Amino acid sequence: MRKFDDSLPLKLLKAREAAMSFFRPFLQENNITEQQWRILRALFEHEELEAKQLARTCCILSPSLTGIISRLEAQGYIKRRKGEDDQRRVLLSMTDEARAFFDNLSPEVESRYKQLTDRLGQEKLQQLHELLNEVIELRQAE
Amino acid sequence: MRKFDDSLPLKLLKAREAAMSFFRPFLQENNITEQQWRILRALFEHEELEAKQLARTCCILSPSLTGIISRLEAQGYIKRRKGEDDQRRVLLSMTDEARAFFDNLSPEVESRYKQLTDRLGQEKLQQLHELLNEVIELRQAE
DNA sequence: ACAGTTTCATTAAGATGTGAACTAAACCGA
DNA sequence: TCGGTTTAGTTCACATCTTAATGAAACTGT
Repeated sequence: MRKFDDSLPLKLLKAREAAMSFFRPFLQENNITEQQWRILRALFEHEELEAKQLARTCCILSPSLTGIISRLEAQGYIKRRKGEDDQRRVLLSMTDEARAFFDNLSPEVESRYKQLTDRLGQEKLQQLHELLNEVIELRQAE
Repeated sequence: MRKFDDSLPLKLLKAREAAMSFFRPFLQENNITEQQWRILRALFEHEELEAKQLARTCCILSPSLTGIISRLEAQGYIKRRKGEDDQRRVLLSMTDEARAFFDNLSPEVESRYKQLTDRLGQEKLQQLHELLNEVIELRQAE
């Protein structure tokens, strides 16, 4: 039987931890969690998103998202409004305060991302992205 | 600036979710969590491990491990004893009951692992492992 | 031998992950 | 138009993650 360390899911987890080790200390210094930062990143790019889209984009389940959004809203970083057409939907966007906060942190995050990718090298980074895309497409619909 | 979807940490997370989608339903049917299964796998291979080693092997932080071990112990799946030499250390091993449970589930898990790797292909799987190893070695000591 | 330091495991507190149940709104066929 | 069904989001209960603090045991230099 294959050895424990050959487990692909475990290796993906460890690789992710290694990648996050470049960011975690900085995010922590600025009192923001990994998930909150993901949310802000997504809303920075998309202006306004439905909760469901945001959850899929950030790979966060709906019940978790509800809590995260509530806390970000309490901090004054997120605005929520109901869909006019469909009253079930919740539309989310950043506040100006959140945008300022994001603009302030973003350069250092990008700098650390560059450190990470430089050490891996452009070619390997590209290969890795392609392979990960293939794995992602294997996802089993439940 | 790079796009959100180009984020390596996020992609690693999504790839991991995709990989786990092959196992999650089965583990759930058998009332065991992903982390508990990781612990059992590690103890199946190593007979007896210190808590710290087990945590590192399974990529689980100590405080989480304490809880997981407690629950597994309450289920009769894990034995814990103090190190004779060093009283601080906790030595962990599977019970016979856990071994039987593991032997019972293992074939189906292996079968699903084979489905996953077959779809990706041997060559790409190998490439991916190597690239992930390189990322893992980039881990920043904190 | 002893005070200071380090190490291991645990506890505490808050945030997130996970599956099931629930509510409200929209949909849909007879 | 009505009742059954689906969908979006939330709530609940419990497990796990994350950082800081704690307690006990071992180490370290003097």
